[in-house]
Amino acid sequence: MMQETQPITRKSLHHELVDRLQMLIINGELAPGSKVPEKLLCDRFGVSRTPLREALKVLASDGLVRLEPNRGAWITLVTQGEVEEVFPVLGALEALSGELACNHITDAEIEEVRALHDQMIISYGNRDLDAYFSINQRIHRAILLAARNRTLTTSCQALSLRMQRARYLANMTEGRWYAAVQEHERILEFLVARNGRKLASTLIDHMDAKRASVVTWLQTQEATTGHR
Amino acid sequence: MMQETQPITRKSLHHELVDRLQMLIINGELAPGSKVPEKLLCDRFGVSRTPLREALKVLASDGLVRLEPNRGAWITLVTQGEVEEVFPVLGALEALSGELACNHITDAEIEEVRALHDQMIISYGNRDLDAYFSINQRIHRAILLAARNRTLTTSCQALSLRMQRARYLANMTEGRWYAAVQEHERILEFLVARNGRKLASTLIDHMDAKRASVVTWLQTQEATTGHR
DNA sequence: CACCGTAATTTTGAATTCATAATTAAGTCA
DNA sequence: TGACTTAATTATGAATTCAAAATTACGGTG
Repeated sequence: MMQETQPITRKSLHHELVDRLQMLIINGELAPGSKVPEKLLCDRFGVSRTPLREALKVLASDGLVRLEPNRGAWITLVTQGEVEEVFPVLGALEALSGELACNHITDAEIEEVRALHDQMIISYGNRDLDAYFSINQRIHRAILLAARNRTLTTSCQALSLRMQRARYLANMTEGRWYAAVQEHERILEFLVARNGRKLASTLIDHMDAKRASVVTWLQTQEATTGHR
Repeated sequence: MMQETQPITRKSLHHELVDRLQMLIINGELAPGSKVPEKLLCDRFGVSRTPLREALKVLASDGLVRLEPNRGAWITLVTQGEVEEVFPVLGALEALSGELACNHITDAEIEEVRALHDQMIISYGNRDLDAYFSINQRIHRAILLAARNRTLTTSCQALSLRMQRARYLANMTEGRWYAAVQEHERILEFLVARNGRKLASTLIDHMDAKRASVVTWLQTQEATTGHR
């Protein structure tokens, strides 16, 4: 019998590069404020400058990179001003995703979210921050997908990326972490009840608390590093 | 005395092209569903394919263009599915812009909006659809700017562009037009009162009515053109 | 004439090249 | 030594080139 065929449409080079560069930016390998080492990346990925530069243009329009005319591309900084801007927008979008999810989510999907939630609680119990973050994101993503709105998914993820950059941004004090877990209990509760209105408002509060936490941390950083 | 200097940072070629192409797409010169005539555009703008293709990548990430591997770029169609997706997102973002605008808008800015509103009413009286549309957009934009959130502005405008494409999309029946004007009366009223909550909910309703109107029109079109 | 397969042409994606701007290095002079 | 020029080097932006894929044109066959 015939073997499973390869996916028919191989991603174009520039598209692949957008994904790879996003990852490098998020995990901090390309540090905020640093210059994008064009030549180095070309060598690393074995491509010419053309597709790499195409990718950089796209990343710039997503706000992950800043293009300075004749001076190259720079990884954008996560500033307090940006955080204050992005989180409210993200909150509005997640709120919508919650409302829509309540309309469309299947019982099976709810069970998936519940399973993730339980796992996350375990990670919290173990104080395993990496696992907690990872599962946390999967929960938000599951709700987003249940909203059945690809445009919403795309918009949310673009903004999330900007905030994810530098995971260390989260100022996970013991108190904030506990509160976040409590918020997630409510999120699950309203999702199960398919109470869109309350889920939406909980998600907004959740985002706002996260914003406050990140801002606090940024201010601490600023003070520590001497307002660099 | 020295003359007024030129702006120091001339926009890069690709950035300029993004703007130009957006305009061509919105005003329908590049028709939905049609292939992007790469060579033609290069000649027209007097640039090589490199910056043009960079611009196309950016437009693709904004959803105005679809890149088919080895088959070139195509202007995306405005489908019913897309309309049903984009308007709710736009609604959520405009609602947020309304809320934030109520917190930040100055009296002078409110007067500007009121002036625009009055002009728009006159255009409505004259049944001047072009003027009406143009002023309408300026009102929404003024509120957006008053929100003092550049990220929100950018996100909103990107999605707006996708819906503006083909202005004929608006199914401006006499009844819908009247209703839209009524909605705008409320928008102005709540903005003046700086009642963020009510302004937000009015803006959502406004968007939803527009969505319904556009969908109706698309369905009519579909029936007329034989489900093409 | 319709259908299929093959060759010529065009288009696309990506590497390379090239002119120009920016940066670094070297040299000059107080 | 240190500020200031100027030359060498490097990096950037954009045009050009080139290989591969897709499309079109052509010709044979039933």
